[in-house]
Amino acid sequence: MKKTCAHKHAEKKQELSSLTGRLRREAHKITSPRAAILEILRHHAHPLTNKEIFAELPKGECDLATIYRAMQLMEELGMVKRFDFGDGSARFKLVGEGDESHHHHLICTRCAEVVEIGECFPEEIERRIARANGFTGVTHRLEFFGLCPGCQK
Amino acid sequence: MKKTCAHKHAEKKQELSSLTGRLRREAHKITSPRAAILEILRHHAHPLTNKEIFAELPKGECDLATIYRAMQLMEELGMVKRFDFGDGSARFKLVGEGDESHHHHLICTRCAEVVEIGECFPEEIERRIARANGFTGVTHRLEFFGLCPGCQK
DNA sequence: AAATCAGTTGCAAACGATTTGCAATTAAAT
DNA sequence: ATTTAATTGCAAATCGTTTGCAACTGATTT
Ligand SMILES: [Mn+2]
Ligand SMILES: [Mn+2]
Ligand SMILES: [Zn+2]
Ligand SMILES: [Zn+2]
Repeated sequence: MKKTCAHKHAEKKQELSSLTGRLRREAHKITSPRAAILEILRHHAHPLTNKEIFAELPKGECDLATIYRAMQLMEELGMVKRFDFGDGSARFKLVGEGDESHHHHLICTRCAEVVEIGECFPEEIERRIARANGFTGVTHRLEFFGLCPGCQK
Repeated sequence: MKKTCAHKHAEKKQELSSLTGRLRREAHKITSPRAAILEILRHHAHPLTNKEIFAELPKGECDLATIYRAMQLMEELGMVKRFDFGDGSARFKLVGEGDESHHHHLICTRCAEVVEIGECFPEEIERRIARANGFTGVTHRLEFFGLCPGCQK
């Protein structure tokens, strides 16, 4: 595992108030565990596993199950995006209010370093595939895997 | 779930002898469970879960754990390809001897119908991403999701 | 501020996919 | 037929994730 974050992100941390506001708006409570989780997510640029979030939390601050429930809720509210890197555990990242930013990742198969990939293949390809097969609402999941510079030995 | 197979594949079932040969070649035994598993894979065009394979097997023919072990072994030998559709269980499909056939799938999020997608985005994109980040041996995972014609109601 | 009530939490048990330890079994070579 | 390493069935163990439930707490109403 790398110590440094090779992730270059626009450093626009969302206002905590904007986040809590979204919860409140939907008749949900701003509890201590949720506030703590949001604080952690706000400070991390790339997707975290629930276990990672748990590890960053002060010891007795919040139960693991609560984190699972929080991420589930916030995913439904569109506050976080779920990632599946195929390693068995889901990862989550905060999503800005209007911030759609469709993007993908390049993941090192040895150290799990994650690099943000802004680029995507031409939309035309997806449209053609959808039409050719009569599917609607077609989306895609795309991740790249390889050996990062540090792991090539 | 659909009854009919919407999958159009080249119907070139591999010779059983070619498959068993590959096992033997690596100092592995052709056991009754393995033969039965291969028979099933040979007759299915798209990826099956271990549980699905198990279900098609005559009752006491083979243990589930044995199927897991067989798929693991055959994946290492390059005889099957593993798919991750993101629904929690791995799927496997036979791979021909020389048959590399890189391709993707379009999966219905309601009925799980799977359509083979031969096309892929321009290799140039992947090369550029690899180079730009200093990664080597870069591959990708790409699946499409949407509503199939039958599920659009 | 005290009462109220729906939404939350901690904890432990439940889950589903996958893996593993181990003694009994079996394919393949001698 | 004998020998031996590979393989299997079965049960228990893992691991990420979910859930039931009684105790708790944030937000709202008196
Ligand atoms: Mn990222
Ligand atoms: Mn297929
Ligand atoms: Zn994309
Ligand atoms: Zn591709």
